Amino acid sequence: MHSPDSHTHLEIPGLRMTKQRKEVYRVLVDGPQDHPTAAQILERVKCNQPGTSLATVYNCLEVLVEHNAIKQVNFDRESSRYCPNLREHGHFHDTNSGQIHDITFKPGIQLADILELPPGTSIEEYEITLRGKLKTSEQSS
Amino acid sequence: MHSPDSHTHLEIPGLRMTKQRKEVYRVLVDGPQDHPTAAQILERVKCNQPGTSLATVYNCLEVLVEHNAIKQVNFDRESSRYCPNLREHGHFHDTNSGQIHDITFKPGIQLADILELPPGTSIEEYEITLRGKLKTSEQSS
DNA sequence: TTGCACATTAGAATTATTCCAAAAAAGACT
DNA sequence: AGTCTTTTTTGGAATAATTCTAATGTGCAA
Repeated sequence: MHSPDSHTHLEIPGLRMTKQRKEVYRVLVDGPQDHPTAAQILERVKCNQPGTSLATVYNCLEVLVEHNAIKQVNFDRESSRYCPNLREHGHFHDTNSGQIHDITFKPGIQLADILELPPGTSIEEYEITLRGKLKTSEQSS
Repeated sequence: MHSPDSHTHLEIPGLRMTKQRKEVYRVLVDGPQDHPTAAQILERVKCNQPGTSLATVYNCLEVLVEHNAIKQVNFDRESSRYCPNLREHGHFHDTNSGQIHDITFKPGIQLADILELPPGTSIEEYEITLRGKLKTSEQSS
């Protein structure tokens, strides 16, 4: 028995786990949580599955997203990034370091509570992305 | 005398208003508020300024965004859209009608109040986009 | 084992956008 | 107006990310 949101056994209900799919998923789940792009994922996948193609990485990412196993994250028109964090969250892009941080709502906050939504709205998905700078201790000039 | 946030005279401080820039801006400000793409803007601009090129529309949009006269809006990896609404707001994409609606925060809500931000974060910009369906009265099956 | 549906692949195609170099326009100053 | 300089515009080429295509591979099931 494991926690309900863990897929660390690398199985996804209803999806045939080929070696490529498994490896793409593995790279996201237990590789660095740095929101890699398809091209970066390909590099990582190649360590264990050399010969994998970029097209396959895109294919795998597509089915994984469709099966709600991972999320696709977009910053402006940059290359899409992918993340295995399935909890509701947004992203903060620190333009100092280039790093992307997951951002959660404060406890008890619901998106619908804070937005002026037209009556009869049903939200299927949302994306919250922030851009700014994280002030580090060594901020001098 | 007019309201402080109106630029309906089609002047933007610090920006030379060529006929193309003026027309691109005008199309956004007093054309339909449907968040058009660059290609759609070009079509509209051509009514008054035929011969305008897509490259110019992109150029104009770029300087307008830089001068904070309009905002660029991205939905996933779709073509960028542009909107003249400078108030803080997000966007709701109704997948029934294809329409995009501006969404504001409920009064008094600040983004920083509701998100668990790392200490020392300064937000420079953010984007909130929702996707879902707006239930209309003629929803049957 | 053979058949079949699904996956993967390399490379071509597509799409949105940016780049480029040349022509045109806008000021500024006589 | 006439000339000079700088900024804009333009069409087309270039780029980047992603998707498509057609051929090949793989693995389960009968």
